[in-house]
Amino acid sequence: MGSRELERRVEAARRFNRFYTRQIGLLRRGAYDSPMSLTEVRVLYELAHREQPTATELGRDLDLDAGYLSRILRGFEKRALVTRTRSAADGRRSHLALTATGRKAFAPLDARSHDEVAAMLAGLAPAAQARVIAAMDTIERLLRDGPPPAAAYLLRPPQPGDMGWVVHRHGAVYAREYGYDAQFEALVAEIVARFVQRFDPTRERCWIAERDGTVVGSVFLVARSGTVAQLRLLLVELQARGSGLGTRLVDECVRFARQAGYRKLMLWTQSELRAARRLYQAAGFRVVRKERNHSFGKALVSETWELDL
Amino acid sequence: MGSRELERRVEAARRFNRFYTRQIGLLRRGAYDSPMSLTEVRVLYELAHREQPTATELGRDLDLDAGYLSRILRGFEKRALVTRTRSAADGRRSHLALTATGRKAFAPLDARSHDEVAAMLAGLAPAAQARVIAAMDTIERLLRDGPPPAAAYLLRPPQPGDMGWVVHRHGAVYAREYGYDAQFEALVAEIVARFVQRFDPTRERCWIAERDGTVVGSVFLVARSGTVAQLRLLLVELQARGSGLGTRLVDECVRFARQAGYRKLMLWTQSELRAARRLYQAAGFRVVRKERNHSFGKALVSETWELDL
DNA sequence: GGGAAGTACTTGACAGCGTCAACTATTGAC
DNA sequence: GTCAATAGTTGACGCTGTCAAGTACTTCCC
Repeated sequence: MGSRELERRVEAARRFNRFYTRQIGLLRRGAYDSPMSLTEVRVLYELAHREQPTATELGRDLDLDAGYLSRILRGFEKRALVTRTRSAADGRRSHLALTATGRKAFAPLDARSHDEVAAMLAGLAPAAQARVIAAMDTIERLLRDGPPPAAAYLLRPPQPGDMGWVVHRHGAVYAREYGYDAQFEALVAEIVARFVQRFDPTRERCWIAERDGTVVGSVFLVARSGTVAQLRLLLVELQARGSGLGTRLVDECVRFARQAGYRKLMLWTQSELRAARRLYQAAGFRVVRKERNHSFGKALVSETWELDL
Repeated sequence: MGSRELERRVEAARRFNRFYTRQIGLLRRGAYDSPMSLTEVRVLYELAHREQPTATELGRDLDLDAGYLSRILRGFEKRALVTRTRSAADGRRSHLALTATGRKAFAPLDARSHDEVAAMLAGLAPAAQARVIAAMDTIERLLRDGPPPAAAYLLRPPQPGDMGWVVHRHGAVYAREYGYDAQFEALVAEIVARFVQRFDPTRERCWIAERDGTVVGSVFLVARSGTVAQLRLLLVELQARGSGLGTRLVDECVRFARQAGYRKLMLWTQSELRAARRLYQAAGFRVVRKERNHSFGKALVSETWELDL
């Protein structure tokens, strides 16, 4: 498949995303008028569809700030929509449940959302409805299962030319996606140069990911002290994203760091690098420090993450 | 097609909506970190894809408050992202255009959105990608064209039993979708009773919409004074929504009111009745008064709309 | 069993998103 | 020329959502 063909598909999918979000009115003002905000409605929805969830569970699944959620729940409690019962097993937790009033408040919101979708479908002939539903099912099934083969990547030590690739691709990808200026590429070059010059083969390492002979990712592990290692220069190329390569690169680093006897693994990143942050979080890293600064031609919030080994 | 089957489809579509909005991360926090808010990004997107739009155009298409948009644009101007040039044809309007800086600020945002979609697709085998895109195309095409036959509704005068239907369905639909209590149904009954008792056949009218022998909608026109008429009890059943029936009922009212010699047509509604409000707006009505009140077991904002005939 | 570290949740402070209503400048209809 | 309508602006303000620090409880580890 040519990259022209992929490009055409990406554009088609983006067009669909715009069309569909407009169609279902997600961004429409006052889509849920009433005294409820969209977030409150989402919380109410989850409460109506779960058995005794805790606040933390809701916050995780809806991606809400714990403090914000706490206030929303207090509001619900004040309006007698939910009750909280302290968990017998763990006194810090509370189990939430909709009251009869809560279910009654949710019902019309749910009905309206239901009826909007029903009206959208009812406008179609039955045969067309069936086709739409089948198409939705196709999309959901294919995207949910994701990449079935989990593609065969080769992780290998660097070869001549690879260090240049790392500098080149960091420069290009970050300029394209985040607008970083040339200073960033220069910093990467400096890191790479120092890595090569002071390389300690027993305690440091670089992995290059390759697929079908093409380099598609990298990660470095460097020593900061006798007990602390640093993960650096994690990069996954566009065409390899979403396939678990990032997770594999981070895991490889963590495993090696443990084996090499480090007590702690740390890394620096920027708050805007969402995909990377998700990988670190999934691997068990925690943010220990944040700092506003201006680098690479942008105002950034840089973060230090740590993982105890 | 049984209504059981439609119900199954509605549930399938709602499940897809939840899955897909989560998939494309619309509600994810900081989906667009950077100094831009989601709304600002949407405005920037429109600016990048249009020729010299005016602020009002953008506001209409993105459904934004004019004041809010004005401030966003001023912010963009201050950051030298856009230029405004007063329209030669109409001194009130300004034409907006991205500057080179503006295009440069938009590029990374666009690149990231592009790359996210690309990563989503790249995780699939080429054949699966093609199926997803084809399915998206199916959905978009069928929903965009909407109801091709524009279904044949019969509008007719009321027959025995219809007044009861109007009361019954108003009570049921508003209880279900908005949680109104029995007071609302009682009010409808009162309106209907008075309409029948004082009916003036030359200046008042009631239309009942029917499809395949089933009643699916209603609207009333009643005299308020010698020159002012009132539109009342507009209702469109779930299975007939999105097919233009609402528009047709309103149009019928307006046409009759003109013919009967009224100078003005007014109506009452609640701010939360979005679908109805859109119909009124499209027919040329304007809001002339709003008022907070507590009715039908809820805190409401009732509105008076008027149309000069 | 006792201290340290971690987790569940709360609270105060605050930025900024988005709304509302009142305002100016201009246009267009009569 | 008058009057209503439209494009856009501005001030005021509530509410959403974020951040950081706090409390109460649990778990880990020696």
